[in-house]
Amino acid sequence: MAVTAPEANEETMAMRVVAALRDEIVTMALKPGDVISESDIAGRYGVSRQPVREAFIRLAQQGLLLIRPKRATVVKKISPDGVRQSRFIRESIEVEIIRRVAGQPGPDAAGVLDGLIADQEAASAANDSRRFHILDELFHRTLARLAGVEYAWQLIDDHKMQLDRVRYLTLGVSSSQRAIAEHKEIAAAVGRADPASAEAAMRAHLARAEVLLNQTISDFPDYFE
Amino acid sequence: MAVTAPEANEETMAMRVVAALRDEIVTMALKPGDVISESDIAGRYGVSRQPVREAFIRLAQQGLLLIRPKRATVVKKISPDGVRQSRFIRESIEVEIIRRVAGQPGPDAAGVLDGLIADQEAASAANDSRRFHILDELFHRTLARLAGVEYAWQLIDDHKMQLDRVRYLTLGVSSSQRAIAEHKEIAAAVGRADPASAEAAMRAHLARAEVLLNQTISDFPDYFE
DNA sequence: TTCCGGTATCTACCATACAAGATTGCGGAA
DNA sequence: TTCCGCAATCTTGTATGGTAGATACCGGAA
Repeated sequence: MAVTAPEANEETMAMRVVAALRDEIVTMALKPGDVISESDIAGRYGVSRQPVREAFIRLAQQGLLLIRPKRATVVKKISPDGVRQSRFIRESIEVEIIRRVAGQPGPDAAGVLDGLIADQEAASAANDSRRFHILDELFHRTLARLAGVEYAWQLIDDHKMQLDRVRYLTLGVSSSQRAIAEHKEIAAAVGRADPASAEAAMRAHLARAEVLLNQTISDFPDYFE
Repeated sequence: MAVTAPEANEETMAMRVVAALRDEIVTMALKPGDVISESDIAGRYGVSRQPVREAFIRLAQQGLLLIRPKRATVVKKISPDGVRQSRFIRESIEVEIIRRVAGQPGPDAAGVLDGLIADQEAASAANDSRRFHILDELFHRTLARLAGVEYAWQLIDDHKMQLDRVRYLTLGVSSSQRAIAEHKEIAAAVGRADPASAEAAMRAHLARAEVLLNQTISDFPDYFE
């Protein structure tokens, strides 16, 4: 259960190291294949080896690090098959979510989604790609909340970290217009209480990640297994 | 990203402690709400506090323990809503899997499934409930393998730990005949290459867990949040 | 009896030291 | 030059001591 469970608070040193390292990894400051060591990171953050070691354990369980006992610890390379199956998991869950939402839409469901899309259009117009990315996540997360399974989104989020690394490599706006159009189509199907159309639109929306992945693999082969 | 990723090997003491504690928890030897401590477990297994501490971290990330800093560590109580959402996740993925398998069944798919069901009937006849449970898992795992997403099953498996605790409380054979009949229905739909029927049969099969959960909550309220 | 405060004792957290396996590189022999 | 073996030096794993915070208990005052 809960992979990224309750480590949101950064009370302890170990938690802080986890947050810092995870950020470095998903932003590609630490690249797949990079070798790191407990002493190295400990010195870098001015703490003992102990909290760093615990951070390594957490990140290894999240699939970002690979601890090779008595040898070294490396930033895990991205597994194409793992990403593919993560996408399968995400599509399975999000399709079920959108069916629920479109099947029994709450009174304000369509309104909330339209509001988010408007924000995305604003972010896109301002060329604020970071905000756009956050709003994109929020759109999907909101769908999970509307379906009453927000916890399921946390699961997707954990698995999305791998693909986020890929996304960071291709930080071009990557046709945000198209994503917005697809979001509109999904929201419209929800407004019409049309589960079948909503499912089709969601599948088409998620299918784009496949193209992104394949292109990135050929662009950065060293970062993949 | 594998939550229960590569800790199958029990090379280190920490790994052994993880395996031992997890077994104690899912078999209800350690009950939800039980308070444990690093020193306690360390003394019990004859190791230092350090490996135990790391085991706690791993089990906490798997949702089996709750570490309360500077206070204590307790065996996490079962969250009914968490179990419900885990079931949602499982159903989403397994439905997608069965659609794939029934939509494009491999040449020997139906034969493999029939073989497993035959084994289950033998186990049921021998009243070997443990073996029956293992074969039940294998049936679902095999479907994932046939769909080419065996990794997705690992995810379900991680989330299933919570429900396994519940299941252990109700260790009656719990109508294995009925489960076998449902498996047969699923396998038959795969044999006919009939995705719609297969999906319906799978949903009905998984829906039984909901009844089991509600009954167990009323029988053992102390073990739930 | 009830309530409040101080203290003993518990907890997880962190730092440090040591142990043991794995790697690297250097030097000598063929 | 090439190859083999040993040793220095990495790495993670484990043990232990000390620290800060939270809890529980116990005694005294109202």
